[in-house]
Amino acid sequence: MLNYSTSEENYIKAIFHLQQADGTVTTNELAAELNTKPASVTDMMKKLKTKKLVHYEAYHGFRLSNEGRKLALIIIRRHRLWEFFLAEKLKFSWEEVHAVAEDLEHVSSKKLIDKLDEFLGFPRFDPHGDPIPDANGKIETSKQVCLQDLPLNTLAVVSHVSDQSNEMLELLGHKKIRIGTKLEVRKKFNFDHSLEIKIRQQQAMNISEQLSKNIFAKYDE
Amino acid sequence: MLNYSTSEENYIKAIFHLQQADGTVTTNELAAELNTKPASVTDMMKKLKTKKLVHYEAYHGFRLSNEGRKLALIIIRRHRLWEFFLAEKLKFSWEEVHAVAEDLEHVSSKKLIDKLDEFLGFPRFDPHGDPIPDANGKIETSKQVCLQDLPLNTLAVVSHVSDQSNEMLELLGHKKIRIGTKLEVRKKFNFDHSLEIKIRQQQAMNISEQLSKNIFAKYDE
DNA sequence: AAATATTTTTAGACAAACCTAAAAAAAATA
DNA sequence: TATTTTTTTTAGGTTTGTCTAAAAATATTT
Repeated sequence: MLNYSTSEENYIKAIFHLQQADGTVTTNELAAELNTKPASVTDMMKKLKTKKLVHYEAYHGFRLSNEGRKLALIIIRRHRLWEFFLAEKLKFSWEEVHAVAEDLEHVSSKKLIDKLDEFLGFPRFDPHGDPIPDANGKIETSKQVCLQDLPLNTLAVVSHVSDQSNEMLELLGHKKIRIGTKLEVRKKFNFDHSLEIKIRQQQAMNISEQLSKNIFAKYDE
Repeated sequence: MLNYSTSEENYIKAIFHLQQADGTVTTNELAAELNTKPASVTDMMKKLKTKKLVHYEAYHGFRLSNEGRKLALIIIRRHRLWEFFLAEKLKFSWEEVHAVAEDLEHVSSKKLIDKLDEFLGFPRFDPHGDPIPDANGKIETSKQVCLQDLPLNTLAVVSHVSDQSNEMLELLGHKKIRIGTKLEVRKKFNFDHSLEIKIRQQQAMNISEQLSKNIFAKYDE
């Protein structure tokens, strides 16, 4: 595995995230994502094409090659393992974790990451609930749905929280909801679309539609 | 505290190490240390001078300013804490630790380093026995001597091992000597300058002159 | 002290990653 | 479909950190 610059890695990662939604990614989209200018994106795409990390024809957008996707998963693995480390071992809060991991993810020693993984006990999700690719680049893709879309009375595990503002975290802390929390939706109220949910060992409680749409969970079908 | 590039940080660190020995550092010395060319060093010195990190007059060598020294200690702190982490938590061997720490040391979050320090239990020495500066940049400077120069029957703590080849590490492992090991020198043999040493809970043993000259320790006077 | 050798600096280039402004292509609209 | 708008690319420039080759300063030797 060759060595790539921080900048190249950031482009690869951004393309990976954008193409999850989009399929093919455009110059403007990527420029916006990376807080850079379209001209800079074009420059970089030419370079990444010669390195065979992306498929790219002028004016027709781009997507990752197999090589590119592999690299993206390596970077995402590093990022999420560091996030887990920061939160779990160093007691960083969810919001702080991301910025620091942005730097750490570019330290490229494979041995470092694999040993870190082992040290952490091979965690499968980062503190935000996103899945961590394993040493072979395999990543759990099981679909998660927001609480609104959970079937009633079905045990589910909180796997992701999309808004992570301080206000949100305050509310989540108060309600004792975090990644990994097991819960069931007991009732859906049509009046305001609020939900009655039940967490093991706790009283049932009501959560607003707004909150419920920002909490995602997984369940067995 | 401003933010410096990886390259600037490497120069600062190299100057710090060279001036320990030399007092003032020359262009060629620094170029050799950093595997770069003298012309590149001159360029960088001009820049570091405008940033007030070094004192420098053309043709007359350079040394760190107070600011520069502070920065050097921050970088050394990062480096040695990561080394400790890698060895202690991730079970890297002594030799592997340095190269990876070279990358990690440039991640500049102060909070990260201070929390790492806390997580590690505020270690005072890295795996090579070099002292770790504290959060204020204070670094232990107490003199260490090689085993040959230890007074007899005086408790001392192994603080540094100068040769770290595999052969040396194999021997040290066998003799159960590592950084932090408490020992006493019981007898010095004039015939071959070998030493009889005693480690707590172990039988006394004989170590060669060659080995003894590569092991350093500290003791209270 | 003069000549020679060494060290250091300057001058000018280059690659990486970015930028602005203008040109070209594609998409949207009349 | 022709025109206008938007998107993307090209052209040319900047900064950082490097380089080589030549010039200048300092050190060493005779």
